[in-house]
Amino acid sequence: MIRHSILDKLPDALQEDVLETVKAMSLPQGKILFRAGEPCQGLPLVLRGTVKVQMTGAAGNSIVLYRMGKDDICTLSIGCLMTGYGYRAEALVEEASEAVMIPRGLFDRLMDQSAEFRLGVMESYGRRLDDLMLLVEEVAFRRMDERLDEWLQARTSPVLITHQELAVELGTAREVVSRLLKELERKGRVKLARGRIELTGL
Amino acid sequence: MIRHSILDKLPDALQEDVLETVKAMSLPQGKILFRAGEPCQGLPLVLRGTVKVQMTGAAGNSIVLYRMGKDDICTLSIGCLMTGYGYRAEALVEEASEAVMIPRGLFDRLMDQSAEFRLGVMESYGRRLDDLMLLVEEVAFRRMDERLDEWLQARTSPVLITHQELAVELGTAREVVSRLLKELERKGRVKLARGRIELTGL
DNA sequence: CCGCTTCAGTGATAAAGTCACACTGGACCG
DNA sequence: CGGTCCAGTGTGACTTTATCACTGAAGCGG
Repeated sequence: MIRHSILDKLPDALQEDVLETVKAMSLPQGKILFRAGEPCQGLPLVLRGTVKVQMTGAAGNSIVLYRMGKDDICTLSIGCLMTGYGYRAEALVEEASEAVMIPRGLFDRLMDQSAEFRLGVMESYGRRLDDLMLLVEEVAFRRMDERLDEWLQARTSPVLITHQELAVELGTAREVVSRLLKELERKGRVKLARGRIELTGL
Repeated sequence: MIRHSILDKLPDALQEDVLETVKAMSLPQGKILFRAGEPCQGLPLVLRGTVKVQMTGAAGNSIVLYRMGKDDICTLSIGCLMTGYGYRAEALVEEASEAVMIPRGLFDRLMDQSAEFRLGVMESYGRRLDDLMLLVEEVAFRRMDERLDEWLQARTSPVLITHQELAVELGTAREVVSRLLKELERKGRVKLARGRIELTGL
């Protein structure tokens, strides 16, 4: 069953067109949707689940750039599609997902014939750009302890994550996360266990 | 005279449409095209000159996100146009420029009626996204001395810039730039003067 | 030439990143 | 069921970067 907010708004003729062309893909957790350097096959639409997009530096350290969820569009792919250059980041399925791949030809047709589709794509682009600008500012200027705090506040206890994974979320080194967390534990703000952070209120 | 690569490709009817609607703006060096928080009036097309887009953190430190030059589109504006939220960054005219502002209605019409225009917009978006992803990686993982080196290598001696401006280019503090430059001078790689860096080979 | 403003240099200290290595909880295996 | 292994974690030592506070120097306008 293919349902995606951007497809729902299409006129019936185009919707049929889409349904004939694309096939839904099941993406198990851990699956890599694309890797850095790979060419782009089409525009993925996420039907359900979440996919994280991350980038790896020369020294092997990674940072999560943003996430895609239900009804999202992998806008990043459009650029690759247009220019023919490979992806610069990689996409990892976080929660088991379903997606469809819109090939180049169909994408052009949709852009041509549906103002709603165009709007959806533009909005998605705007959001990504915004996300990335915010991220640049965070990484360039904000203190790590603040960012860690914020990250923790935004979820519910207990958080099941390793220090290494958390380091990738924040774009820092594992040791830095370990030390900051230990400090928080000394202050009584969290309780640490292997792969698990319990938020013990204030 | 209004000439912009993305307009040149339009069919004659639309070109006339554009010429009737927009007026070229002269942007003197130092002029601020938009500030953070301001709402977006339309899509600026840069006809000539260069405009830098930068962002300022809470503590007052800034970083240059990217530049726009001749035939560029201020893609960032589209997102603001769509969502109605204000700009997150500010745009500063670096070299005296000329630009035209495409209002919302005309933008929609162009997107609707010209595949070339759409292609131009998509390409521009792709490039910005790419720029920003690269920047995130740089800021998050690369060493400042390397980045400074690279930045210097990419231009011709003498470079006329203050340490403060250079710090904004790299997204760091003025003192850091001063120290790194002094170090380079000790190594004989540059010669420093007020507002001026001479690259002495090697 | 004087006084002001902008630019640059630098010490002290704190935060963050890197490197190296020790320890440990738990899974798996014989 | 104890032993082995390994991902995950803790930590010391050191380097790099950021921040704060201040000094001095260059250039400009009068």
